[in-house]
Amino acid sequence: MQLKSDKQKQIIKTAQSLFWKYGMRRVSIEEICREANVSKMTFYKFFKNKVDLVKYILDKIMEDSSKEYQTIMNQDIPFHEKVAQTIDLKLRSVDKISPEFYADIHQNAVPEVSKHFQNISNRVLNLIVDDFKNAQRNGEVSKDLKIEFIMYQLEKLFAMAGDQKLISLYGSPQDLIMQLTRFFFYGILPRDN
Amino acid sequence: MQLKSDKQKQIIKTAQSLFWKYGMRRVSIEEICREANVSKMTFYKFFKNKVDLVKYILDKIMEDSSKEYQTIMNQDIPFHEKVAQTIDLKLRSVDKISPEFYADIHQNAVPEVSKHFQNISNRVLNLIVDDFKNAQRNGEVSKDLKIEFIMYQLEKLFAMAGDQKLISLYGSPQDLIMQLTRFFFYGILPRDN
DNA sequence: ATAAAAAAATACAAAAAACGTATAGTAGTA
DNA sequence: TACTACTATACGTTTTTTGTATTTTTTTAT
Repeated sequence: MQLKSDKQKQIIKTAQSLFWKYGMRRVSIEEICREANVSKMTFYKFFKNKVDLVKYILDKIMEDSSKEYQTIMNQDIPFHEKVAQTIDLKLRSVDKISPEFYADIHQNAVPEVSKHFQNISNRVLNLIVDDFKNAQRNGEVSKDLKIEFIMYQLEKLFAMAGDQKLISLYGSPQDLIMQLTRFFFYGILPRDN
Repeated sequence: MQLKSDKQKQIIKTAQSLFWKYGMRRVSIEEICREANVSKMTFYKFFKNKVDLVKYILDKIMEDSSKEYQTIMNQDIPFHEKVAQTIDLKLRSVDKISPEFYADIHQNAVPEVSKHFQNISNRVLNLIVDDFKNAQRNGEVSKDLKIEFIMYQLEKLFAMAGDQKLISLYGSPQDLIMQLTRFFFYGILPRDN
């Protein structure tokens, strides 16, 4: 017996691809089972219901992202480099999620799910806040700025990094991210190095 | 009173965008009405049911495409130019349709719809067949080839024109279409002009 | 201003789909 | 052989969707 049975993995993989495309409302448990070649009983062996499955998937994604985030932060590179990599990570992880599923997660469409998502994303946010506080102590970030202000600006930056209009202005998303982080750290004034 | 009421147009537009994204199975009439800001009663004033609406939409698309096709064919340009433009038209019209909806239309998911679609697309096919027969008479296409063989090859060509692998080989879909029609008309041998 | 037409809102019975569980059975395995 | 993981089927329950009837509101034309 392995820790995660093959069947469970199949369910998760299939459900994820269906949720991503159509959102959770439009995907039934029976459909997931059919696509994953798994009987309904097996599904209920692993998950209480659809919400339970969604939570599990979100947890998994968050956990994976957290680990990647830690890896980025533990590198011996300048702080602004780390931030750039973090943005890139965030963009890739949210990639191709349908507007439908986004609404399910963030808005009140399925209260239990959006609440759960807020919980876990708050935990990740705290990690980030801590890192920025540290950076302030180390003099890598201006001590004048309130941490809440920085987080607010970071949120905006994430949004802009995904803006198609801006992306098309630069050759690649990566180029845009570099510009954005540069702007985030140094403003519009020319740098002295 | 106008020929097509605004409400009807709203329904069609909303339904089309929802069907394109999620397929017809996943979209309910009530949802269409909600999104289109139309009451359910108004929906049933215009359409018998969901299948009726889908048929209507497909008809409209086919009619529009037919007209565009006729416009292409009535131009005073070489026959191979017309074919290139036709392929481009076909690609653009099928653009962004979800795999789900594609299955609904072409496979037996909703028999009434797929049958209906075959009917109308056969009518369009006959237009094309006639044009090719004409082209054979005018000496624009080799008289040695059976018309069924040509249609078969044309079908294949349509498929290849949408193949991502091939598209990425050329800069743009248009470049690929030019190459394909060139191959379709002249084979791999160098042209004499 | 008012009558007629169009659309919305509400309510509802009937049908369909999805849910969750019970039970019996199969295939592989220690 | 007993055990485990899974499948298949069936079934009652709940939820969603459908299609219609009825009443109220809004729009439009006169």
